[in-house]
Amino acid sequence: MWMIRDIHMGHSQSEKEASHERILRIAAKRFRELGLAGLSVADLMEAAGLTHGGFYRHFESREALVAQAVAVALAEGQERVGVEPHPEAGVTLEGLLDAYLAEAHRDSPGEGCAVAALAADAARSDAKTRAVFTRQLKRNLTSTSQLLRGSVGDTERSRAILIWSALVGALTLARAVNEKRLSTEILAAVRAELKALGAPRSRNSRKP
Amino acid sequence: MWMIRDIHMGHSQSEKEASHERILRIAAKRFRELGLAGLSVADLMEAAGLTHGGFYRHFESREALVAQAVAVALAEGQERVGVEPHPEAGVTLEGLLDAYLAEAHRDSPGEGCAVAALAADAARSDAKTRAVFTRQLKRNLTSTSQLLRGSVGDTERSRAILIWSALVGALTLARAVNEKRLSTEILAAVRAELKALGAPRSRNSRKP
DNA sequence: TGTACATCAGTGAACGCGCGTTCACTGATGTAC
DNA sequence: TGTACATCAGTGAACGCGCGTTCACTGATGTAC
Repeated sequence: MWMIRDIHMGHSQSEKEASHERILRIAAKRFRELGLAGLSVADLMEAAGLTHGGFYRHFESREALVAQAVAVALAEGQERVGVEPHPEAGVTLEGLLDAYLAEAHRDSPGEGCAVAALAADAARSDAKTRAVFTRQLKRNLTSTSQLLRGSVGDTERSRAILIWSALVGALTLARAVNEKRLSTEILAAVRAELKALGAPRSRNSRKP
Repeated sequence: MWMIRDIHMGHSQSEKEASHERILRIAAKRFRELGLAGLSVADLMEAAGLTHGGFYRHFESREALVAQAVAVALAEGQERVGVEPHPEAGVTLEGLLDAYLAEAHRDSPGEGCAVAALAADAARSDAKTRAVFTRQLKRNLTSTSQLLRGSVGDTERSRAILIWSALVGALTLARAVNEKRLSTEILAAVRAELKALGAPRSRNSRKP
């Protein structure tokens, strides 16, 4: 455990790195659940098993944390929901719709899409946070455009924007609404309508 | 100014009523702009030309204000955007789309639709606030269903849910995004897509 | 391998501040006679 | 109409509290020789 560690500096670099990652991941989850104003530095550090004083060994300020945590949340949410059309994963529009507009997704915002969970907060955030948000949305639009035809065209892009607006809106409304029945109806209706929309022009369908 | 005022109580009832309305309307506007956590009691009262101490002559608590102000915001937003199909106003789906997905609407959330502005906050609010929100959304869905065919059917309702999800999502995303070009593109794309969707089955179109 | 020293992740008390809320007070409003 | 009294909208100081941030301190980690 010595001899090979000849890089630089003192103390437990690996432990610090682990703490840093832990803090960021907890923040990314809790911000999606509580909103960007809903999580205090003290609560965050406690959740990470540390005391609040140590926070500033990791981040310059709370604002800096927010920007980084939003980036992590956007990346995590993308993985979870399977937006990226990985060639090996073979994502289809139908798969995206089913995963995104699922009750499980509605009920676990902390692990879900950050574009939906943080859109309203992003609108009121600083330039850096909004920029990270914008980049992710663009990535989603491009991916979904490609899903619609294989190459990016004007019609596909416009359609992709409709789809993402509907996805974000439906998930947000389904979460806001007080009645389980209506909430589920919203998810199901938008799923069905978007599928009907995609069907006549889809080329990714595996059904004959 | 005496003699006819024989109802009851002391002090300036009419002035209190005016203050009460002023406070509520300012809160309804600022909550839409800043989110439900973004406006303090002191700031609100100052904006109303009063001092913070007087707040509790009007509301039991900040929480009570939020519930009432959200209700006012929902009502105001509905008027502004013209959701209700008043027979005399002759609202059409196209009119709704143009008004709702306008840059002017995007740029003035304080006077705009509260369903979009407060959906994320509503999801994290108490039962009363969520109930008011839900009632408004249901009203919007019913109105838009009727707009689609004149009578409420299953297909129309499903389509209305898609439309409202897309409207709320598009407006939220257009506000969150950092680039004017993309923001405007989102509004225009969803407007066009929803119009194309409505066109082949619309009966409210005035064009021959 | 062993010893002396520097580094710095994490601790916990303390800071100034703004928050929601309370309260003794004021003075104009409305009422009783 | 005039006078005495009760009400209560609005004021502004004060409350306890949690916030983001700072700082002197600790002790394990890693380095130098």
